Amino acid sequence: MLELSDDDALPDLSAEVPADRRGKPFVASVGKCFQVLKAFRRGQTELRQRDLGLTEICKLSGLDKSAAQRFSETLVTLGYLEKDLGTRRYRPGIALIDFYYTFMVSHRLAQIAMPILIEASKVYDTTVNLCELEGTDAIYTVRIPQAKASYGTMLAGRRVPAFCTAPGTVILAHMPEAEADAVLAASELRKITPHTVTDIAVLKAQMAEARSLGYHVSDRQSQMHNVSTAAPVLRLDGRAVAAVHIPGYAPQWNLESVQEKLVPLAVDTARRISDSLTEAM
Amino acid sequence: MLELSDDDALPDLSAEVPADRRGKPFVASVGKCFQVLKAFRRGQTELRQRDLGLTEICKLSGLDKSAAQRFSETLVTLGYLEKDLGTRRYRPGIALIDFYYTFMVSHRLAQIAMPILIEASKVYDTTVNLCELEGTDAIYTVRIPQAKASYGTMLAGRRVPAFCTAPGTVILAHMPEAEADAVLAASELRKITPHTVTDIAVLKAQMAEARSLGYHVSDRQSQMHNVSTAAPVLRLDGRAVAAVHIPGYAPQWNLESVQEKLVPLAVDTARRISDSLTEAM
DNA sequence: GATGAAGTATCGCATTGTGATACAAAGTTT
DNA sequence: AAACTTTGTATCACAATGCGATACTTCATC
Repeated sequence: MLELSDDDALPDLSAEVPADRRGKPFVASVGKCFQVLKAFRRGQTELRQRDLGLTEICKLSGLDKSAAQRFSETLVTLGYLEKDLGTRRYRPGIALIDFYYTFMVSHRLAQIAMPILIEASKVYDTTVNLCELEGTDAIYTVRIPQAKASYGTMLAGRRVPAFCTAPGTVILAHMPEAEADAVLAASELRKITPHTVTDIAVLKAQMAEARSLGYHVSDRQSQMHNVSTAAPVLRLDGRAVAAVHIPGYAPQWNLESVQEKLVPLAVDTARRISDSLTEAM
Repeated sequence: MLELSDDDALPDLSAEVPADRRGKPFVASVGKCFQVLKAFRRGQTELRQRDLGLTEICKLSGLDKSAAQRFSETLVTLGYLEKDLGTRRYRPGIALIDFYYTFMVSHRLAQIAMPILIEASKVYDTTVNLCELEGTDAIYTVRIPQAKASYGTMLAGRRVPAFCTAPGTVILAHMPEAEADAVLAASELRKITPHTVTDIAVLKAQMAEARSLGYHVSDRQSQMHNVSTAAPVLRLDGRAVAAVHIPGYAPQWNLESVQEKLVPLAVDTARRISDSLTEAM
């Protein structure tokens, strides 16, 4: 089993003082219960395990054993975790899906975008995604999957760093510059592939280019063997609220064919969503 | 604005004593925070509103004003609710999507089923769904959408009553009879359309038929103008872990064409998933 | 600008969550 | 199979934390 070193074991629940939220009422127990739920996401990426034992939850959540037990059992009772009585391990519960539904039902952008994205996915039989910015991440909110794609590529809710992905770049580019700078400043600019650009000046130049072109192509920035493109979904005031993202996987796609075919498709799809969005107002 | 009458205003957080969970540690504050999140789902179905004011949250969650405020603000700080500073109303936050991802990434059944469902959806260009049972509901966990379908039809996480839907019937049919009876007993057997069967004897006869046929066709039980079919995904021991569900909307589909085309597709798709599932063990 | 409803802030009280400790049950090593 | 380590469960006295009545502020509506 993969061992978790002690230093990165403690999640950085430090700092994290959202500043404008000071003085607002806050129930600490609620925060802790979400630390437990988040532990499972960390467990998946760091330990590659779907289920966690109590002590693993301790390490990944930063809670002590008593607290981890209390909150884990509470979440089991509520249905948001399931417990294997044989192994005594916990795993995410199906009731977690409810919150996805709750969010998506009320999400007008997704509602408008969905049929347009489905149509777009049929043009070249590709995956087509809608991405939105949260903090320093781009989150996939709508994904139209393709049979050949990998499972992870099909799931909504995936987060990727904004600074080194096509959708992130294009959203940041169509944003007040000060805000974009703040996001970059808050980002952990680490090399994810050998090709990842981490130089702020270069990143800002890319953003300027994306702003003038109206799209961006990312060449192996966050995944090897992946050239992908994105175009911004714009409000009337020109601000990006999301991005249409189309990945082109090798060997089927390369830089040239993405430029020639996927870029126009992404741009057109994003524009159609932008239009429907402003009409619906 | 729709008025909420006082009697159904109070959610039935009564009863709800999961029996086998007595004595387990339970943090009440955590339960309350989820009451707030659930309020938004109720708000969507009962008030048809995406965002809620504080007093609406009170009524829908059963909490008093102070508690509602405390938990709502806590959830805003954590990113699971967003607050419109203009209207002072709350709405579901994008961070809620994280939990969908957390659940789905670790969900082997969905991983196996996804490519098979995508293929199936192409045969007749129909929506194809994977459904799982939770309590008395069938929850859609994977949905392969079609452009013509309505938005609500495309979202994972939707719940429908098990007793009056094809996927529910077919899952209950392939289950130890005592458990199925318990689910029926716990179900609120109300007429959703004029055609909904609410007689337990008839429901049990339908289940017996579904068990012998290996599929079920639901004729306008939960929606008018909708004939849909479902087939069970089975474990080696014969127990259903899910159902493949294919809706056939009028006027394109009717009882005959569903029987002739969609039933074999659903049965075959479910069998392929069952096979992959047992192989993967 | 008066009225009422909805949202925000305050604060003393005791309920509720806390976490150290002890106990039990699995899993490992000798 | 005994001794040991590790992980999970139960207990409980204390006080910190969440509670909710109250009062205040802001926003709609007439």
